Amino acid sequence: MTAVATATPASRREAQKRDTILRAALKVFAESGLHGTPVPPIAAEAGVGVGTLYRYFDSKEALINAVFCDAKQRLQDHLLSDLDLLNPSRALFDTLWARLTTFARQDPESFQFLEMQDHHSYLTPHSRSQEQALLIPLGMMVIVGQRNGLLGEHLKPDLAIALFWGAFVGVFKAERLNYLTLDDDDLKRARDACWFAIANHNTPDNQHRDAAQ
Amino acid sequence: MTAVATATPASRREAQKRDTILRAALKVFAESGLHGTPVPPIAAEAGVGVGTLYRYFDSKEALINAVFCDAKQRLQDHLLSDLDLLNPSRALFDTLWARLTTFARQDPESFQFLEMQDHHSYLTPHSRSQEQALLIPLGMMVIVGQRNGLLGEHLKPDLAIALFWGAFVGVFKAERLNYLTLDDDDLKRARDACWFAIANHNTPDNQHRDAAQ
DNA sequence: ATTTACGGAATGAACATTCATTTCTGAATG
DNA sequence: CATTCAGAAATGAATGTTCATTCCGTAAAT
Repeated sequence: MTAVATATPASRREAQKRDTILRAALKVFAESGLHGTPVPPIAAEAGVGVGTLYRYFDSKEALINAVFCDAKQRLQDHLLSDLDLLNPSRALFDTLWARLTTFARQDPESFQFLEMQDHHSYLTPHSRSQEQALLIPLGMMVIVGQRNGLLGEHLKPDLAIALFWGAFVGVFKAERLNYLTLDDDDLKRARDACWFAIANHNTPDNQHRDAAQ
Repeated sequence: MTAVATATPASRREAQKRDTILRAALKVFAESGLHGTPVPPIAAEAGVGVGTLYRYFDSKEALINAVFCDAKQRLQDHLLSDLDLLNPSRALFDTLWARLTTFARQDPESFQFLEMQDHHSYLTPHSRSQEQALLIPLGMMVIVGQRNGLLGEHLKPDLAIALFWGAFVGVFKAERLNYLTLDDDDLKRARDACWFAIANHNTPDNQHRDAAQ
């Protein structure tokens, strides 16, 4: 027993515990909000004492920022890794949608946490800048897509992203609040509807839409 | 001065003060969140003592519920009054969009408040049921529109609404957070994009048949 | 044996709510 | 009309509670 414990180096064990706390905090925050949840329940969820939690994070605010950056990073990695955003296509759009979907399904707490409004008052400038790391590549993708004639040029890129992102969030929020249930077909249809919203409709020759479904 | 005060009957003055508090609470909540704001700042914003506030509302929770119901009601009235949702058309869609826009512009605090996530833990069942009063008529509109051939039948009504609502909220949220600025043209383009998302694309002839009301 | 990590009771600040007191109101009265 | 005055309304300091954070005795690690 002790052998196992001693086998893993101290730094590794520390990092692990830090992660446990981060996960627990994410879970509890997603459930009960930010201002709403006291620190002790977070410690309890993580299986550590309150004092221990404060060994790993300076304050509740620091913890919130860490959870935010962690979740944002996970979303970013999950969404963008190994993807060439500068070659937009319908297939790339579908891939992005599919990745968003798996993220929302596999890690609903992170997804919900990132959509909460009330962390903005807590976030440090550094945490806020994380936001851009996701938005800028997407923006570039839209710009290239519009140059290509793949996407409609009527919407400014930021607006297209806001529209698409909002629609996606709206659909999953509705599911979370039990306003509807989503099967795989619904998700595909929603995806296609979003595509219709931002795609180019003017020049049909550009659009060999493989409506394979 | 005193003449004016005495001119209004007591009941009227009470209702007015209740309203003042409600407005102040909405403003402060929209700014600083729900758990985040103490009661005294709300009273200060309303220009009354804390004790007075508690004469009009049993508790902070009751106040939150009242603000929610009030804002929801205002949205509902603004959106649906004098509208025949059972005769869907592109024009009706545009009207709804325009009304949503004026609401978000004229009463941004209400709009923001209603989109906050964290009131759900506070809401009484009665407050929650208010939600339905808006969703059900919209759902019926979509159903009729799909029967007409005006709207695509691929999306289940609840999903179409969630998609549209989410997109709208996403656009205005992005504006509020300074991710973009919206002029009138942008709003029209966003409206048209949303229409594309939910409209019927398959059988153009159907669109004329019943739409020619 | 010494250092480092842990836990949870203890601490003080911030909060929602109350209540004893003051202020206002308007019908009754002279 | 001006004055009175009982009841209603308003107030904000006082209260008890909840919370974030600290601190110290104990346990684990080195």
